[in-house]
Amino acid sequence: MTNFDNYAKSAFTVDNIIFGFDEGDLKVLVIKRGEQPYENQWALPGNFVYPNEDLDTSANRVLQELTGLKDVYLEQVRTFGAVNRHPMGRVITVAYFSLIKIKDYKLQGTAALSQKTEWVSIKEAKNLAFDHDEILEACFRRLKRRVKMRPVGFELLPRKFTLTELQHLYEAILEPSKEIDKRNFRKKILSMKILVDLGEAQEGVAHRPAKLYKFDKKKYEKFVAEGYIFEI
Amino acid sequence: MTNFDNYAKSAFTVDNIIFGFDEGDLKVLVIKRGEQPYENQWALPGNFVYPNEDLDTSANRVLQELTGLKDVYLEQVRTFGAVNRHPMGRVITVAYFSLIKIKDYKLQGTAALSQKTEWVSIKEAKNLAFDHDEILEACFRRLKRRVKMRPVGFELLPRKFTLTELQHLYEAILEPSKEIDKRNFRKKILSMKILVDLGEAQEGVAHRPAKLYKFDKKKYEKFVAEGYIFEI
DNA sequence: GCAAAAGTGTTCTCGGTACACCCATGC
DNA sequence: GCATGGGTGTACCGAGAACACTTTTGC
Repeated sequence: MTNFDNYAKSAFTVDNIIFGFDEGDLKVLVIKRGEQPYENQWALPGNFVYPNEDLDTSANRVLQELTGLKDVYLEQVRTFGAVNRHPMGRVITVAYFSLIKIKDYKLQGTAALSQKTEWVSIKEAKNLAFDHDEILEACFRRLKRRVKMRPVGFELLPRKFTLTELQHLYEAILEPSKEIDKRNFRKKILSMKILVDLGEAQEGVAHRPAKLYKFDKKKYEKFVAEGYIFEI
Repeated sequence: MTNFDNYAKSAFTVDNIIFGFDEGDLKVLVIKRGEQPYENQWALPGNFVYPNEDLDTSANRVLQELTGLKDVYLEQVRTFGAVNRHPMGRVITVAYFSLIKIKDYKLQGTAALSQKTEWVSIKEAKNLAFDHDEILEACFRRLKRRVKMRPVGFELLPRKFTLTELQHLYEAILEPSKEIDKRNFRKKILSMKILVDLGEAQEGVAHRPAKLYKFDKKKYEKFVAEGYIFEI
């Protein structure tokens, strides 16, 4: 966002709210702004859309410049266009969110190297620059809904995961307070037949080791084609 | 959209997909374009967003210029920004949909007087200008989902309506094929306690006259505050 | 009296929820 | 052997789905 004046008086950006899951907590990636406006405040990652760039492409670019990752889950949420949302001119922004496996994340993109980035718990992400509090809230609400209707939670977990990890993920996203019943959760998720028991187990834990599973996307897509509707 | 060149090379518009319900059929308002590009083709109503105008305000303006109506249900759906979606330059568009009581609609707005407008059945709205087929489909999908989760169907009906009319509305939106069971539908909708029996009946029909109901928004909002979740 | 839509209850099935104890491992 | 989380089954309840006949009106 350096040469603001190069852009037309009306400009558009994408903001890409990047979610990760770690230590039982849903996190979001924020950047410390290095320039005006809102210098030194935390903000959501985003940038101007190039003239010859599709919106989705642009959102993917934000992600890749920050994390080096591509081919990740990405979804458009809503466009924010209040007249005065940007102090330097009329800038509307198309908000996206991404779900990444936080362990895959490396501070390696061009943007990440030159800016201070941080994962913060969704509960602590407040007082962001611009209207980013509002944008984050909209994205988080969307994620809550999405996770109930589509098997996207797996995007946030390592390829191999335990049922308890999966349950904690749902608890962190859906109801940061209320717990899910373990037996009912397992019964339900296993009855869907979209998880594969890898025949492996956790190692080095000071308790009975949990079985490892992976999400079987092919099988899920086959079920969908047959009319199956995921719901949790 | 006359002085295209007055707008920056990157510009944004809103398109407002206006739904109405008549004769048991879900309809959408289309406009015959009077200029290039896509001259003489049918398109969805929309216009450029003024520099000092919020997106929602702009969408409301589209609606009002066409129909004279304001304070109607309006919801942002998604933003379409493929590089080449507009043949004359980079134009991204924020899609909204509105739900109106079609009987209230009068061809009176400034725009309506100068353009040919028409209600077409959702089933017949095809081959529209630009990427409007795709936009319409996205809005229709959103409406299907919304109508199941929120009591917005009433926005499409007259203030007083019969249960059969309401049922036909849901049938038209949800499954243009499959019928809903009359008894189950009535049981469900009445059990919600958000309809008021007006103590009036249809007149002049050649069969047993149906009771008239109205939607009790206050009551619905009270239930929501108590944790009630509408679902159909 | 006939055509046309309004109105009305019961049964069955299935999925959601509540709930408590034994198991495998590291230390 | 003890602390820690993993793993399992059953009983109950309520909502959704299937289903057919009587009522009221205009003509």
